[in-house]
Amino acid sequence: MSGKTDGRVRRSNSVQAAGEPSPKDLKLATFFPYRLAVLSFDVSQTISQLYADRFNLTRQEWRVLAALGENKHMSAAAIAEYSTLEKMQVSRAVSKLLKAGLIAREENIRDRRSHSLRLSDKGVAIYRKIVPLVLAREKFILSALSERERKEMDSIFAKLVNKTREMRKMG
Amino acid sequence: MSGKTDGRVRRSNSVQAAGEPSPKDLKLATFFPYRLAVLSFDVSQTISQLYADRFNLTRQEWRVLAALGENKHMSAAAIAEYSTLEKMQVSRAVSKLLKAGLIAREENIRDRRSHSLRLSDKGVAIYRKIVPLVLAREKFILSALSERERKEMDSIFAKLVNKTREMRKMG
DNA sequence: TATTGTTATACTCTATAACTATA
DNA sequence: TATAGTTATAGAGTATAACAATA
Repeated sequence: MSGKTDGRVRRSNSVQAAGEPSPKDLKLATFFPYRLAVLSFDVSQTISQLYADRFNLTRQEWRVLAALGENKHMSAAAIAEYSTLEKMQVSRAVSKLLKAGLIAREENIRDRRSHSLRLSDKGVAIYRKIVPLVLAREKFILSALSERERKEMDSIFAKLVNKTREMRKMG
Repeated sequence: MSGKTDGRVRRSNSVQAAGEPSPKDLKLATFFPYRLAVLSFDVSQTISQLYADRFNLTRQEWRVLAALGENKHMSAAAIAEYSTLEKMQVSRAVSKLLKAGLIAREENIRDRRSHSLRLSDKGVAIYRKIVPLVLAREKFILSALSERERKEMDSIFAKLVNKTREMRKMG
């Protein structure tokens, strides 16, 4: 299928009515937030296939696993912060992972509202199966870039993250 | 895919049990798909505020508006392709936008299964209010980068999009 | 009173597929 | 038979807030 519209002659690339001035162009195809969303969606799909299809995990559950794989012992709040998830998302992911036996929890003696969470042996086993798979895909995708470009991208990402955070603070 | 990412030699600060080898490190904070997802989410939030809060539009509805703002007349299928939405998403967005009076449709004489869609005057008015707002935010975020970095990023994005598409074709 | 984490609710989004009306 | 678009349905994800236990 081609990207054409309904077969009429294309007059201009933006809205115009009765000689009024048109707004500054917005082209979806070059609009940064759109391009970023599409790329991110495609990359996420490619990665989530690996843990969703084979291990029946959601993205949230995978993030919890990944956080605990890295840090061994964490409270729910620590996981939330570390993985950019809301506390309810963590709470639900944790309860499903507990049921599935992929994680375990122990009382936190110092604060009994909170629990220390960790991967179970089964969780560790699954974590170890998934990690090489997702790293291989990451590697494949990044193989599109040279070493120099990769460094450039890291630096660009950091700048964009900061600027976006700045914007969100401003409201 | 090359499954050679085993990393048996590496010992690290992540999961270790009973002297077994740990997998090659996965750090969420430096994992490309994760960083991309977080950045994309933050940027999307910043943009969607503008059309969600003030104009009560969903992301899908906004994309349909944007597509029609650019191309004036399109069929539902053309919008779907142009805006990376599924046909059902377009169908639902279109029916809400029709009800809200932001778009209009005409019969397509050559194929009566399909309709030609366009912005209504009201739709044009809203589109023209939104466009400067989102462009201003895009500009603000991109102001984090120099002209050189912006070009670099365009080129990096294109490469990543292609590579990801290649990967998805492979399954 | 404030905090950690859970639960309730209602809502939106998504994915699959069946369906209709044309072609 | 195939295509454009709609509708049905169920499941997943999200947002807000109320809540219990503990501090």
